[in-house]
Amino acid sequence: MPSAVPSPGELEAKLRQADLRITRPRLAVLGTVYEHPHADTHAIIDRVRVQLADVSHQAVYDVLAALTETGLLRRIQPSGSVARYEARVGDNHHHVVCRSCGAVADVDCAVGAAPCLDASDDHGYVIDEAEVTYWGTCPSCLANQQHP
Amino acid sequence: MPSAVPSPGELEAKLRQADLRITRPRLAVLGTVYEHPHADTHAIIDRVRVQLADVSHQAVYDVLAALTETGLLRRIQPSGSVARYEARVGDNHHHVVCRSCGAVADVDCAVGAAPCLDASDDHGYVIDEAEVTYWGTCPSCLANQQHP
DNA sequence: CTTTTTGCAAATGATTTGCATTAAC
DNA sequence: GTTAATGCAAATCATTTGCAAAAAG
Repeated sequence: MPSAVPSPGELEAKLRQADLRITRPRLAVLGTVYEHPHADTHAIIDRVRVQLADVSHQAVYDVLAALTETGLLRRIQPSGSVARYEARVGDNHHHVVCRSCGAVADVDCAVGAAPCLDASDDHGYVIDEAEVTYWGTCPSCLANQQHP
Repeated sequence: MPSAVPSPGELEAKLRQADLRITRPRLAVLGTVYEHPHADTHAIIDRVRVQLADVSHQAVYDVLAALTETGLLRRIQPSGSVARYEARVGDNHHHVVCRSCGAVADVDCAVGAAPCLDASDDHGYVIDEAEVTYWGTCPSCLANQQHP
């Protein structure tokens, strides 16, 4: 099952664990990303403003940067897309992206460590993460293509 | 070995095969990307202008779009980076990106088809490509970090 | 009170759009 | 000659920067 949306108290606890001050914009942004995984900045701003009408978009940008930096959020940016955020952190998972509409869904790793995700030639780089993006067409776009 | 830089005649042939008219800007852009794999748009514009002083940046954007659309170039965009282009197309390979300086290098697939690159749950998406981005630190940034 | 966070305004920078001109076929 | 490509100018849009006001601890 997808990670349940944390209660306000749990959101506070997460901020505290990350050594971040508790503010309404941060609680709203963090909660929003839990509720809407893979939302982009624009969507996050819109949704946050439903709860907190007068947050500036710069505040949301700042909050997203702070939450990402402390590991409370993860930022993804599929090629050609704007930045998107998700609250599922701390496990290794990947994404499938619709070429047509940009929809994103989570993809678990096949089995714990994935041997073929060791780079065949690391060119001397010290690699700390293998990120897999699966490209394709989502069910709803497939349906639309069949009824043009 | 890396793909050799094609001769002017070979570049023309590639454009012809893609049903694209032969123009100086296109030859210059295509040649430049062969010479400098993973260059970003800004770098490509600068280098093209060494050969062709008066190409507009919009022309380069148009050319890159046309070459990418016809499969002569591949566009990649690691998270947080601007668009980059490479002329190595038609085989499945991946990239390792330096978190520190953004340097990009090619990584071959471990062995032809990579079984663990089948998504564990495709969510109904029809997947046509698995793109792997390895994140790490490149040798030169590692050296700099040791002498701060 | 002290430091961090937010709000506001303006800047930056990549990319796109629309249209007239020019070059390829 | 027709069509496609380029050049030019201006617009768009995500994101960043700098500084003053407000809020958290």
